[in-house]
Amino acid sequence: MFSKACEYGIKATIYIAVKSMRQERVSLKEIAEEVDSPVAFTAKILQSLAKSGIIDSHKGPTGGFQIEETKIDTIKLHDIVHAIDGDKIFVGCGLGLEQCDASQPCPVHDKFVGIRDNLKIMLKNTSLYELATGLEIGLTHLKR
Amino acid sequence: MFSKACEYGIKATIYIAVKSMRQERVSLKEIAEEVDSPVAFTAKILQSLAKSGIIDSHKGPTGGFQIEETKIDTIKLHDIVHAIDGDKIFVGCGLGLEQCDASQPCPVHDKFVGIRDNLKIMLKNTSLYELATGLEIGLTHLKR
DNA sequence: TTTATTTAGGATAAATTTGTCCGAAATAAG
DNA sequence: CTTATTTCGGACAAATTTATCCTAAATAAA
Ligand code: FES
Ligand code: FES
Repeated sequence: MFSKACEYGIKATIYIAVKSMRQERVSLKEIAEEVDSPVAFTAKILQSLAKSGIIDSHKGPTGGFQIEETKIDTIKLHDIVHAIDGDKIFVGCGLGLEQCDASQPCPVHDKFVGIRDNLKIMLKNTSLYELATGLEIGLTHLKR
Repeated sequence: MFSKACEYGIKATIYIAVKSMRQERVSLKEIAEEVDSPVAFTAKILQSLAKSGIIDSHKGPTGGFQIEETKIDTIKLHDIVHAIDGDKIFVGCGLGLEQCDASQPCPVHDKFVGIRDNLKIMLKNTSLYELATGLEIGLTHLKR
């Protein structure tokens, strides 16, 4: 469904959000630990999320990653997925035709579009805030 | 969403079904052509679909692939996807936790499970027959 | 200013998926 | 029986994704 990079990216962002809600910055090392992801690979992903403007990064001692608190509520899961995996999952054909086009549909088009759109709606409606809150109150988990 | 192998496999199976409904066997070469897929790679996929019992293969001149006509209606999209991509897409965690477990859910579990289940239901309800019919009457297409 | 710490970024490597090649095996037809 | 055709199956290669390593740049604190 999502790429490994995207899975790590989502988990990392949620973890950063939890910390940011407590005005805490968090280091790459800690993130990778808490999210159960390879450190160097996670670094790349966070780097790209920073470039996308979803998270902020700071170098040096006391450095690390954080998210502007006012943004935590407006950032949606969709934004993270789109930043990392692009829009193929949102607009791509289920059978890999170059372009999904209702006027020249593939055999699964009608059935697939509904699922795809549901996914998109879900991702657009899910805020980082609710995901972070669920984690903070111990309702959800980032690793097993 | 689906692997490339699965995309090719679905398209190939639909094409074979259309031909089988006319009591025609079809060669690998023709399939790859009509489905717009790499020949040798398609051969591997068809081979595995044959082992899974979804399609039948015959060697030699006049050989090729076909599907038992009585099965075309009972084979569901789910069977093809499961045969090629396994069940990760049906039971796997959206964030890649080793196991999706409602009693120890990841942050997206509640929202993800709904989408995942919808996909599963859709695939279980979609028969090869209807996909093949749509293609035969020119309503849908396998390449662009 | 020096040092320690942390992210940035480029090069590289490993793993997986996708794709190719070729000889073997089966089989239909002359 | 011989030949031509077609799938089978194993080895191999290319491309992509995932993951690592190392140096540079920034920066906070002594
Ligand atoms: S054309 Fe295939 S999903 Fe729309
Ligand atoms: S635990 Fe992640 S989707 Fe169920």
